[in-house]
Amino acid sequence: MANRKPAIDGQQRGTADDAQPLRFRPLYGQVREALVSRLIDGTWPPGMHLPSEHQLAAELGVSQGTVRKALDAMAADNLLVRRQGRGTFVAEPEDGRMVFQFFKIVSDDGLRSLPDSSVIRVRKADPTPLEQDRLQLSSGRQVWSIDRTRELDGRTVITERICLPAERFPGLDRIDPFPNNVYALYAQSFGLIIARAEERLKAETASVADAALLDCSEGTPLIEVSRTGYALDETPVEWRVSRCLTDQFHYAVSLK
Amino acid sequence: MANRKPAIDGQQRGTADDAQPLRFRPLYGQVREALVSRLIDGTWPPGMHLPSEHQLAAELGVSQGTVRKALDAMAADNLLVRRQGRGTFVAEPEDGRMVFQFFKIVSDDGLRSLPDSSVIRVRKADPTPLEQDRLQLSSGRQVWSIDRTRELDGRTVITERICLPAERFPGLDRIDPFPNNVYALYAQSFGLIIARAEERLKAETASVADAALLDCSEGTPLIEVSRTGYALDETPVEWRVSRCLTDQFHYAVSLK
DNA sequence: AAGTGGTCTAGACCACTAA
DNA sequence: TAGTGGTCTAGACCACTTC
Repeated sequence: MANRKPAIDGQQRGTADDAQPLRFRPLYGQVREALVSRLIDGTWPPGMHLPSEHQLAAELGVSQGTVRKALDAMAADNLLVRRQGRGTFVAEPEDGRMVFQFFKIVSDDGLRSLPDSSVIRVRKADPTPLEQDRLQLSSGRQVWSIDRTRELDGRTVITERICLPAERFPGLDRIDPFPNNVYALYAQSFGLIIARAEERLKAETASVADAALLDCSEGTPLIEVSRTGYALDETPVEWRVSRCLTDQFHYAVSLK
Repeated sequence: MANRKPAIDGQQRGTADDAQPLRFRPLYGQVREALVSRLIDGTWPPGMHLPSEHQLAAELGVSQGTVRKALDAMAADNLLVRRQGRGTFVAEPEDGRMVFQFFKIVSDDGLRSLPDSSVIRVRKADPTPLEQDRLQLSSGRQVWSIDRTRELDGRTVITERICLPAERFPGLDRIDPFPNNVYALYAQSFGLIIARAEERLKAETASVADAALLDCSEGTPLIEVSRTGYALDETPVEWRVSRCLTDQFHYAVSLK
C-alpha cells in the first residue's frame, strides 16, 4: 500500500511518528466515528445506499478490512443494514424487524403485532421539572406533549405521553394524520434518528383517567414504562411514559 | 499452508469437492460449535484458561483468523472472557459485571447493588402443568422448588420461586448454606452453565402471602418477572417467578 | 458478467501481562 | 523477554444480487 494519504489520522501505529502513551484508539473506531458523523449531519439519510467497502477504504485511506470492521460494528448497533450482493444501507425505522427494536409488548400467546395509535392531544407546553431533567433542557425551552392510546388486537391496552424538545420538532402540531410509528416520523420529517433508548419499568395502578381510556377499573395493576430516547450524538430527544395493561400481554426481554 | 488436515470439515469452499447447494455454513460457525461442545461436555469448565488462538488453529486445522472469529462471537455471548496479554477464559458467573447480566432490578437513584437472599423452603415435588410445560419435562419427572426472598439495601423487595428439573440437580436439598448467586451454584456444583434467558413481565398485585413477606399491604402493585433459563444446548433448565416491589426500585432495560 | 458483501488465509506489528 | 490477544493489511475466492 505504497502511497496512501490517510484522510483519517489520530495517533497511529506503524505510521512511525507516534510517541505519547496517551490513549490508544483503534483505527476502525476512528473510521466508525467518521461514518457516524455522516449519519448525524444528514449526508447519508435513512435508506441511502452507501459506497462499497472498496470505495470507502480508498476514500479514507485505510484497508478494506478496517472499513469492514467499522461497518460491521454499526450494523450490530442497527445503524446500518448490510445485504450480501446488494450493498450497505442506512437503517430505516420501517426496516423489517427493526420496528420491534423498541416495542417489547407481546401477546401472551407469543404472536407479535404492532399497535395502532389514537392521538388524544398534541400541545406545546413548559416542561415539568421531571421532563426538563430527563430531556436535559436549559430553562425557558418548551416541549411538545403528545397524549395517545395504543391498541393491540383491537383492544386499547396502552396510554402514553410523549415529550419532545419543541425546538427540534418545528411544526409538529401540523402533522396530520399522526402516524403510528413516530420514529419513522422523526426520521422522515425531522431528520432525527433514535439510536438507542433506556427504559425503566415500574408497577403502578390505573388512575381514573387510565381506567376510562383502557376500559378497566381504577386500581388495575399496570406496567409503567418510562423511556428516554437518545439521538446519534447521545442527546436525549424523547421522553415517554407508557402505562400498559398486562392481562393478555406482557413485556418481553431476552437476556444473553 | 500446504499440508493441513482439517479436523473440522462439513462442506467447504476452496477445498474443491463441494457440489450440492445444500446450505452454506461458514467455517467459523463450525469451529464455534466444536468449541461450545467442549463447554457443554465439561472439557473446559468455568474459569479454565484455554489454549491460545495459534494452538487451537493448529489443532483444528484452520487459520488463526477463523479461530479468532469464533472466539470473539463466543465472548460476545458472554461464554468466554478474553484478556489481552493473558489469554481466553471460560466465563464464570462471578466474573465482574457478569453478575448483572441477569439481574435487572436497580435502585431508582441509579446505584446497582446485588441482593441478599433468604431461603424459605426447598422441596422436591411433582411439577404443576405450567412448570412441566416451561421446563419441557416428560411426565413423571419431578422438580426442585425453591422459595426465597431477596433484599436490596436491607429491605425485602422480591419474593421468588425457582423451579428446577430434579434430575439435573441431585442432592440440591443438602446444599447449606444456600448461596445468593444460584447460577454460580449451578456452575460449580452441577456443571451447568445458564447461557441465556427469556423474561416475561406482567403487572400484578401482592397476595396475602406476598404482603407478609414484603411488608406491604395486600393489593400493592408488583412487577412479576417470569424467567426461563436455557443451558448451552438450549434445554430449558430453570423456571423462576419473581415478584418485585417497585416503589424505590425499577426494572432497567437498554434498547439498541 | 459485473459488483457487492462474506469468508478464509497469511503475516506483520502493537499493546498488554507475567515471569 | 516471551507469550497472549488486538489491530491492520493484502489478496484470493465464494455467495448473492442485479443487469
